[in-house]
Amino acid sequence: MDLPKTYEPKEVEGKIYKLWEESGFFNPDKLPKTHKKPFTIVIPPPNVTGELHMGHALNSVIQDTIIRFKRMQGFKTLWLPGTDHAGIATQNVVEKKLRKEGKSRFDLGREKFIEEIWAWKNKYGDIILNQLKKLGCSLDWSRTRFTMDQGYSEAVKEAFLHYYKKGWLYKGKRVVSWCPRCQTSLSDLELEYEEEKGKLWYIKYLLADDKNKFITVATTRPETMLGDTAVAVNPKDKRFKGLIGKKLILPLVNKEIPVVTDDLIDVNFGTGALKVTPAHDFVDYEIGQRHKLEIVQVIDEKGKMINVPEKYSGLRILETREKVVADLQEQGYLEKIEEYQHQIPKCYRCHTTVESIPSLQWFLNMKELAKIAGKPVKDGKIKFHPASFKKPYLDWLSNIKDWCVSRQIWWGHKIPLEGENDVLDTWFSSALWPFATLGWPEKTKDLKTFYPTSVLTTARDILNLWVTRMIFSGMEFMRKIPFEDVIIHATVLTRDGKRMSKSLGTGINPMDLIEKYGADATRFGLSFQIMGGQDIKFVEDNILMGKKFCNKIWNASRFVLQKTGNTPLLINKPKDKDLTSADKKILKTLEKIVESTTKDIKAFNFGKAAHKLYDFFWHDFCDVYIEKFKTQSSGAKSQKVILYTLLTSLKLLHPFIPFITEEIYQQLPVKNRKKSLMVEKWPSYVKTSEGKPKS
RNA sequence: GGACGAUUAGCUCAGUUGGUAGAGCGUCUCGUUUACAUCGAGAAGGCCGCAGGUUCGAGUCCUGCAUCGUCCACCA
Repeated sequence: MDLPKTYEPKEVEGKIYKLWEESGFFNPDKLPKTHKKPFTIVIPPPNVTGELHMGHALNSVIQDTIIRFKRMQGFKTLWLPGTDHAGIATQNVVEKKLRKEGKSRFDLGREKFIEEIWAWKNKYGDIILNQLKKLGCSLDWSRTRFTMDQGYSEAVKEAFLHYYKKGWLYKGKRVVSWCPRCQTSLSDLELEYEEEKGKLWYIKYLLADDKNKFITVATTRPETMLGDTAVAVNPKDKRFKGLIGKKLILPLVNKEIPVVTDDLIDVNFGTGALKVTPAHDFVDYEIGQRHKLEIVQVIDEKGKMINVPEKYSGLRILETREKVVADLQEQGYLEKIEEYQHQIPKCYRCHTTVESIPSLQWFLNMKELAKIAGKPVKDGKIKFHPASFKKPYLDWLSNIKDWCVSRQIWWGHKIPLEGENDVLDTWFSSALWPFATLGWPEKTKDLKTFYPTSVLTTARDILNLWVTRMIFSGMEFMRKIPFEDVIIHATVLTRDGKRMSKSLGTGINPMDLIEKYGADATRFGLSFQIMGGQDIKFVEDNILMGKKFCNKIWNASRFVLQKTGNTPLLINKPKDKDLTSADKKILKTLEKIVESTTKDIKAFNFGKAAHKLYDFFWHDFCDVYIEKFKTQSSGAKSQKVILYTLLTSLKLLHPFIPFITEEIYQQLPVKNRKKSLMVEKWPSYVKTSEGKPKS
């Protein structure tokens, strides 16, 4: 019956996780029959690009806490695991690996390269799932999914064809963001803007019929002037009044282009005149469409010049820029150069400067889908936590563009139409996650039982990338919201408030923390810091605190076990009369902590719950009650009280620190002990009246 | 350029509807009391970012400013 003097997480965690798996309770179908009402969370599938980081750990801890809480409350809980193929991202890491071996994906060829990625996926997919086990996550492994497993591919196909038949998917040549390194189109959301020092070049365009007059345009991309097909000014701008409709001579190319007007032109920027390159800029493209301007593509998919005077043909962008500037200077067209700081779009995966080029791509019309995605949020059927995310969510939808869903990479779902070689944006499949994982498009029992899911927890930065798309997909294909509550959790930052990044070496590996402090300590330390959506500047102090707390729980339990011996005791609340005043007090305080913990977890206030539990256990129970128990115990009655208080505390703590609570539970002398603390009944409390008057 | 959030003890953070500032870690003092030295008892340490305003009273409400962060945006 004696517990070892100190708690050794390493010895306990593996053993306990095995016990849980063998109990079958991770699987809702194997829970006791009393668990009837379904409660579902589908894990945000980690990318198979690599190992889990602190963000994943935080997210998983939140989900496991909720699931364990709900399971103890008697729900038929399903927490479904899985991983995401993560198109461009995974392709890139595998390409990087190949590059180290001196190879490129083109050396291997498409088929071999994809085999290579599958090998990577198998390796890292397994690592990820094992890491989740180390964290103590109570996921139903029998339902593990991958966004490219067979059934899932069927779902993607079905969804694509559904939109296609509806006429919402269309193919068109549009200016898209293009990564010349990844050789693929990117959606707006896949761009990252970086501040860069650049220059603003002022170039003179002479009037065709009067070489003494000219318009000066300002540009940060002089090389694109080779593809100019107009100059645009604001219709209200008096400076250009007599010039509208006239022709200008495009320098270096020597071709006539018109002066047009457009409301988009900012009178105050540069010279008030914009050189219009419809092929290589979104705004210019729009202006071009309005004025039916010619689209001259001068930059190709590899970032080289085409359709330009011979001396520039085939050059790279930056080389061309130098040459063009030099030539303009020499020929007297360059008026001046200014220093200029601006935001440059970069590929979010490889950080190459992204080009805008016209390209034939598949687009999903967002007009109706944006409305569909907005409605349940507006109506309050889907709630964001914190609620402040509702506004930016709806704002973004009101200004949305059609979604470019095709990608020119090799790793992903092929477009399910004859003669199409491209693959789909990775988010096209992620969008189906809450129901495709449950078997859709088949009408499975799981789908019927577990959809809609209950809670989604996710990081802030994929709110638009992912959450929006799951909502409209859920509404479109299932006619029901995919989840009710969206928890947008904190970003885990470094101590200095910077983003954790593997490449910068500022990342902390959650597995190292588990190794050093134990899984429970790591979990509790994280939970302790979850205050609303407030970002977390990670410090190890909290994990250390978690470790000390576990030790405290362990030793308090040792004490209780020593005092209560081997006699099986009731687990019901002691109702004896003549309890000591300390007995009465701890039972009263316990009742309060049961109530507050229940309420705090329900409201997703994990940090608050953790703080209160810590204070209760350490101070009320250990410092005060146990000390009094040593001198004022009333024998058997007090023994019941101390055992009951410990057992109830373990139940309350279990969602946060599952391993140690289970280990102790397994040794407690209680009647009718369940196979696992996981399925012990969550403590109930007598509801107190709200809003007590202040004294 | 817009939106949102942050600014409280050396560090990381709590502070519910306005009523004399709290925790963990760190520091200092004392303590080998029948669970725990990963402990116990106690202490030091804060003009609660700045400037105004409302109020009997403001860390808490209002206005402005500063710094930092995140997201969004077609200023070439």
